[in-house]
Amino acid sequence: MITQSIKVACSNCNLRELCMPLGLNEDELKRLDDLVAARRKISRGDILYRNGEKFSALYAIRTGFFKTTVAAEDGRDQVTGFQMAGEVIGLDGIVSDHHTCDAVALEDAEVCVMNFDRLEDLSREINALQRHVHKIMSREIVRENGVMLLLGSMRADERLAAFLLNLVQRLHARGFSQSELVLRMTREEIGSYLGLKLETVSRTFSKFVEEGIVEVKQRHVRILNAEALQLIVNTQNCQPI
Amino acid sequence: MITQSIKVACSNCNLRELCMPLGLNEDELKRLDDLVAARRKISRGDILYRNGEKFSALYAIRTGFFKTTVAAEDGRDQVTGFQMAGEVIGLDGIVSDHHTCDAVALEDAEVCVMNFDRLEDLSREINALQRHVHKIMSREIVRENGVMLLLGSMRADERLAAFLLNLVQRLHARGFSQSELVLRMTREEIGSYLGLKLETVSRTFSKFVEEGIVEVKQRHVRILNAEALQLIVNTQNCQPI
DNA sequence: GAATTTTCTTGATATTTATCAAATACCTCT
DNA sequence: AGAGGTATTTGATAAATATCAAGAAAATTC
Repeated sequence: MITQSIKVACSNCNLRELCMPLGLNEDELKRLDDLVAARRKISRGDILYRNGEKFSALYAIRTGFFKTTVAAEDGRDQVTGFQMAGEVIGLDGIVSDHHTCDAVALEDAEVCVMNFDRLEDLSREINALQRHVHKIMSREIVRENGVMLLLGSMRADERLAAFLLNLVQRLHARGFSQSELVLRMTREEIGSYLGLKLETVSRTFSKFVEEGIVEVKQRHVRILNAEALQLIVNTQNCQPI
Repeated sequence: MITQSIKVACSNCNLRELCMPLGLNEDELKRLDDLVAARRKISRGDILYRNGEKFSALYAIRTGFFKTTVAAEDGRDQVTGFQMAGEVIGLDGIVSDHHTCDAVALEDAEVCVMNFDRLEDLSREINALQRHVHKIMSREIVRENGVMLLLGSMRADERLAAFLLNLVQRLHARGFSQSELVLRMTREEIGSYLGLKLETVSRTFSKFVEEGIVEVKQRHVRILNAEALQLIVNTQNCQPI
């Protein structure tokens, strides 16, 4: 396991407002810096943690892009999420002390390692941190509820539209373009996340292009008509009057 | 809101081992009893909390059976889970201080109301409780990962088989039969949870009956061959050699 | 207990998505 | 730059599930 001593402390990390609570005093910030004792670099394609591995820490993504996957006993696997800078992964490991999914870097990445025992200690002492940890876990539950809605009741084009809107929205919150994005994952990985085959993902992209809703050059996507995407998500199921 | 003063304290509730941490001392148990200050009875069909409502408490189910549903903007809704005695619901509300799904009683039910602010206070003081809250949330995340796998990669018969096995397993953990169960939900609700239409659920039940795997009389289900169900879940995707 | 409503089953058909296959485009490595 | 491998697109066809429809069974209401 490659770790390295810290260069950028939480207290002056520009992602702090994404992964840490606001309104801490100087002393509390100092103790947060101590919590995040190590960084870890992950190369593209490498695994941050894997199913069955002992759980010891949560990871705040500093740079890079991850996917998490769960595996069925017969080998199938399902992408359960794509995570980007400022997001926290590893929560699946808390309940059984072992991870139940794999976290794979889709591009070279760096994470802050937060030892969970220490995080629990600290969050007993800093109310805002306790509340923050609870919110992060609740947010993940709510996110997954949304994915269940998508998988359980949406058609292919709705799923892809919702997926694209979600990605740009999150990228935009990080200072990137509202309309342009570079996909870090393959069509197959998108398909796995959306419960579709890669051919269906590809065809749906082509359909959107034909309709003038997006421009697609491989993994470069430009959203030409976000309203149209939103409409696809919202009104697919509405009966014409 | 109908609440009533408490009759059975946590400290001598037979569900304690399901919804509360083990190994507490007498003083800690006493404080838990104070946390669960109120009970609330919910009649069949009534809503415990609904989307948009202010979040203030988690609910431990004492008796009865619930479903949780999320709604899309266009009115579709998706069942995100079925919950039974000993399970804790309401976690979705933590992140935004408002609930993001509806919790509906599928049979007359009683819940223990745990004020969340007090739960946070208490879990700063009782390590085992803090750990327990974290595990409950992580367990829900892992459960939802499993549902995503089901919705994203399984076929109708695999989904229904997995659903039945999961239900009896949870019922068995509560002292009920391993092979017999009474469904508290309609075919449509099962279908919503499994991402299928009610007709498909019904046909799949009929298929299982033809194959001698289960007996079905309306909502009464007897599992005749649990191994066959497990095989359906595990090996559907395996290529014949 | 009869009437009404809801739930469930089953059949026929339509739609959506998967599967199989092949060609093309792209990326990485040397 | 070229080779090899991977990713993507597109077409043809198959399979799975949805939709529409009608009747039967069960539950609820009066």
